[in-house]
Order: sequence, then structure tokens, then C-alpha cells
Amino acid sequence: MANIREVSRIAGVSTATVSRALSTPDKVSKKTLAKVEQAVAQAGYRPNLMARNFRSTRAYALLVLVPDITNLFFAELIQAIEDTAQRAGYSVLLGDTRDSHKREEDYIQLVETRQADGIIQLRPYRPGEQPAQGLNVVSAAGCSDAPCFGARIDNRAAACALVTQLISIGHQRIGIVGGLSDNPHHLERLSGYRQALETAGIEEHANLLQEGDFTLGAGYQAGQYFAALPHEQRPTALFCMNDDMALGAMRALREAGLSIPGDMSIAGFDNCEYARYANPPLTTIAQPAREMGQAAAETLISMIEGNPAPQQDLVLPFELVLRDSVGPPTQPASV
Amino acid sequence: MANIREVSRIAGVSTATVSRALSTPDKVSKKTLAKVEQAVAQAGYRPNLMARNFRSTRAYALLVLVPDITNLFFAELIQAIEDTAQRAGYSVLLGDTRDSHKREEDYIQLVETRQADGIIQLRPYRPGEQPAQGLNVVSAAGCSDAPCFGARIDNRAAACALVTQLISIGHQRIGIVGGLSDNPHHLERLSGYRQALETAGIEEHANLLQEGDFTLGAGYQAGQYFAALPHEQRPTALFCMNDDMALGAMRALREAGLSIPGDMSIAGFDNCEYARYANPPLTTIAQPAREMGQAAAETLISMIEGNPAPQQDLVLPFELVLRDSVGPPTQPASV
DNA sequence: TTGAAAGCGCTAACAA
DNA sequence: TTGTTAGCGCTTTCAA
Repeated sequence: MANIREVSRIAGVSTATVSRALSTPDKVSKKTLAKVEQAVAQAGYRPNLMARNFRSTRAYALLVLVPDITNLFFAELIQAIEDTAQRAGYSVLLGDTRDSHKREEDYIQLVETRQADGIIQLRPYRPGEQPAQGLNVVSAAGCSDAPCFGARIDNRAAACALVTQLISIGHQRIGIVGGLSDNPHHLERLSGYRQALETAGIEEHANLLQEGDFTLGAGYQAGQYFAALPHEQRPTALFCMNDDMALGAMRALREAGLSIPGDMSIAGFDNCEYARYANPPLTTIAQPAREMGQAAAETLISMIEGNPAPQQDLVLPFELVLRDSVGPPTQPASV
Repeated sequence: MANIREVSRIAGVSTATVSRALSTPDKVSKKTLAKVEQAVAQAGYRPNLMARNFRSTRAYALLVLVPDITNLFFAELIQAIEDTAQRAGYSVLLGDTRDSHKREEDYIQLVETRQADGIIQLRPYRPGEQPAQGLNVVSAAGCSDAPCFGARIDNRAAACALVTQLISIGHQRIGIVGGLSDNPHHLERLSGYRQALETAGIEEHANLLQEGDFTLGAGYQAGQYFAALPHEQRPTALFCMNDDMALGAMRALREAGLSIPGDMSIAGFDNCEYARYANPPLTTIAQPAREMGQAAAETLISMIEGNPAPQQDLVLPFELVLRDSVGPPTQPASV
């Protein structure tokens, strides 16, 4: 393949002039510019960006670490990140970690070895946790007290708003389908749930909490658990910590012969597109995925280009989206 | 950051020796190796892979061109591609084209400028179409007669099998929700539909075909169209060319007061995970996404490393997955 | 087994 | 405005 020297030979100028003609055309005379352009066309020249990046010690690539790319919410975040990156001349390297620490570390090597300039982390960082030292890292859709800048919502307030809504229409026994007990999203949303209960003076019951891993299958299992509870212990509403688990739970309840929302109301979190099309449509918390992805990418690029990381997280508004999967309890709410 | 020269200085050897110690340790004496390892640790040295890749004129990156990463079927393909790539030491650059020709061309520049070594195309190529000249390109989940190697199923046979099944339980008026009229998947699946009808001696009706763009929204619109048809013209079953459109159509039919499968059977294509969890669960064609993604990635890497492209596509088996969204028509099938 | 030195393709001082 | 030249970090001949 043609290189800059071949072009310079064809055009009868130096390689430096070719380089200038390509990157700063106004620093070159019209005549030379024309000659170079003609030579570029003739040689079918495409600059080798590996060389250019190497020279400028910048890969012009962002690494996105995502726990599971088949989760629609993450896919939407990534779409926004990619849009933003592309506009700024950066490409996106995909690191699907499958929640594996090992895989995450393997991917971080890409940055340590300069194949990428920074990281956008899509899993929530734990408050104490240190992200890789000396690397440019931002978080999107994470939690508070993360060890780096994040574009996110207030998960606690969102969960609280949702559960408060359930309480306000009469629910007293509200089950939860959460993440693992050390997952930061789980902890913040659980805290919001508890705040709502406390404000309403409702006592919490340990058997109303099921852990999951944010997949349809986990929601399904949790749904089976709640469907099998004796009637007087069974919750009249279920707060699921994402939409996929809510959809999985809905299926289990239906199979057990329970109607939604008649026998049990269901609420999710994220407002992915399937929530709207579910049967019945799913009440949920809408997270501003596009805005979070865009803000995270813009901030990371700014950091890569030498600016300091913002001191404060960007906390964006969420929205409570009411749909038919939630209704008032059809029986007296308390025993 | 430390470079190879610093390590060589600390170890008291030449840079060449450091390089050898790192890439071909057996060509270096035990003693020197130990010195180098110690120096690497002391300097906190990480080799600059931009430099190494530049030198070896290989980016060790694959570009995946995907029409829409929020489509779960594509996300599953990408997951398999990424697994395979990572095992072979390649990373994955994401090119979400949003079905835009312009964006696709922008991304192809990444290969032309050596930021990626080859392309995995997830949209179907048209038979005549030329993929970028001189580039390593493979296709996954595409169509027959593509201008490059592809790992795919036989779309025509799959559609034919599905529609034949609908006919076998009594359906005669079978609507289609397809892609745009020049989409290769649309054409092959339509051809399978026609074959099934022809074999059964059923005549085709033009008003039973609706075009879409493989999104939930497009399926919803098509569903509204079919729900609004006069009863005697309304199909008793609907063949949707992917699961998302099937789920969208289901929602529209339900809103129109039609029951599934009582008033209309619904079938999809792809067998994405939501199909199993839909209400009712969706009959569909299962495509082997993981196998296709893996085969495409392996083949591309093999081509990048100098082997010729396979002459024949890899055609994998599909599976007809029967679920409750399809049942026999409840009224006499023909007028 | 090791070192010296050239060079991958490009950019950027510096000089003319 | 243009050319000369050095050098980014690494690998790889070639010699020793």
C-alpha cells in the first residue's frame, strides 16, 4: 500500500509537505496542494493512522466496559457513547466483561498498553473501590460515591419515588427483586425502598426480598418464589430493580395463574423499549440513557485531552413512568 | 511512562534483549531473563502496543458493522464475535451504522487507515453489491449470494418451514410483516413464504404484506393495519420477519381487542430471549447466533493472517420453535 | 546469547 | 512556503 513517501515522490515534494497538505492545508500553497491532492488520488493513498496515532501517542479509542451487552439498557448507553465518540474522532472498543473480574482486568490492559485512551465503566463502582491507577476513567449509569466522575441518576430517590407511588395507591406488602446483596445499584435502590416504607410507617419483611442478576431468568425465578408464597404473605406489588427481571417475573406469575395487576402489580426500572410493549405495559423508572452516555463520553474525551475530571457527578433527572402493570390492590392491603 | 529503553538501562542489557525476553523468552539466557523481569517490574513497564502494532502493521482489531446494536439479536452475535476475537488476541471496534450508508463508509475508513484489520458485516449484503475493495470482509447472519464469505442460515428454507407449519394447522390467510422491499433478508424470507403457499396451493394476496424496519414500532404499526382490516380479509396468522416486529404487532392486536392466538396467530424470527418471555410466548425460528458470530470471527481472523477466504458459505441449521402464540384458526379458514 | 543499528509511516522542529 | 532531519517505541536483521 502506498505510503507518504510514494505520494511525495509522485508530487515532487517532500514528505513534510504532503503531511502538511493533509493536516493543515492552509499552510501550503494552492499549487502544491493541488499537486499533492492529485498524487494522493493517483497513488490511492490513505494515511496510516496506526503510524499517526503512534506518533501522537494517542489511540483515539475509548474502551467501554459493559457487564452484558445483550442487556438493552446497556446497548442504548453504548449507542449514545458511540455517537459522541465518533463525532469527536474517537472509536469505541467493546469490552463485554460478563461480570467477570478477570475479563475486566484483561480489557484494562488495552488502556495500559495504549490501545485505548480511557475507559467508560458501565457497571457501578463500589464506594471504596479503586479504578485502575493513573488511567482516565469515567462511569455512566453508576452510583454515588464512586471513585471517579459519573453521569447518573439518583437511584435512591428513583426507587423511593416508585415505591411511594405503589404505597399511595394502597399497597402495603411490596416485594423486591434486586441484585446481589453487594451490588451498589441494589444497595441504593433498596435504600430508596426502605425510605419509602419508613415514611409511610410500613414495616419491612425479610421474606419479601429476592436477589437476582438483572436477567429475565432471574426475574422468572423470583416470580416463582413470590407466586408460591401463601396468600396472606404474598406481596400485592413487586418492585423489580430492572425491566428484564420485571418481565421475567411477570411470566412466572402468569404461569402460576396470577393476573397482573389484579393479583399483583409489577414495576421495573430503566424503561427499556420492551417495557412499553409488554403485556400489560410495564410501570418503570425511565433513566436518561442517551444523556448519560453522551455526558460520560464527552467528559472522558475532555480528560484524555488534558482537562481535569469534574469534581462533581452529573446527576440527571429520572422519570416515573406509570403504565398498566400497576394498579391498586384488589383485596384489603393488610391482613 | 516507562519505555523499553528505560528497562534496558535498568537491566543493563540492550533494548533488543529486552524485546526478546518479552516475546521469545527461550531465546534468552535464564540469568538475563531474570534481570529483565526484575527491571520490568521495577520500572512498571507495559509495552506500548501502539508501537508494536505499528511495527507489525497489524492493528489486532476487528470492526463489527451492525445496523442497530439495540437489536438483541445483533447484540448476541456481537457477544460471540467478541469472545472469539478476544481469545485470538484481537479487540472489537464497534460500528453502529444505524442503517446509514454514510456512517458505514465512515467506519470502513478505520480499516482503510489501518485502525482495524478487517470487517464483520452484520447487515445482509445484496447479491450484486461489492464490499470495500481489497479489504478483509466476512458476513454473519447474512444472505446467500453475498459477495464475501458468510456464516448464516438458509433464510428461505426457514421461512418456508415456519409458514408450512402455519398452513398445516389450518391457516390459509397468512399475513407478513417484512422489511423494506429491497432488503435481502426480506426477499429470501418472502420467497420461502411464497414457496410454502405455492406448495399448499394457496394464492397470495397483496394486501397481506406490510413492510417494516425490524423494530418494535414497525411491528406495532403493521399490527394496527391488520387489526383494522375487515374481518373476512383479516389474516388468521401473521409471519413477522423478526421477533421485535412480532412483539410490536402483538401489542397492537391486543389493543384492538384481538386475542392471540385465538383471533390471530403470531410468529417471529430469530428467537431472541424476549420471545420466550412474551405473553403468550412467541413461536419463532431460532438462529444459531453464537455459532454464526464465532465462525465469522474465526474466518476473518484466519483471512487477516493470510489464509484465503472459504469458497463456500457456512450454512448452519435453524430450528422451528413452537410456542403458544400460534394455534389453529378458530373460524373456518377460507371464506 | 547478546548488541548495534536500521527502519516501520508519520509529524514537527528547525533551517532555508 | 518548503525541505531536511530527527525521532515516536518497538522489532529484527546482521555481526560479534
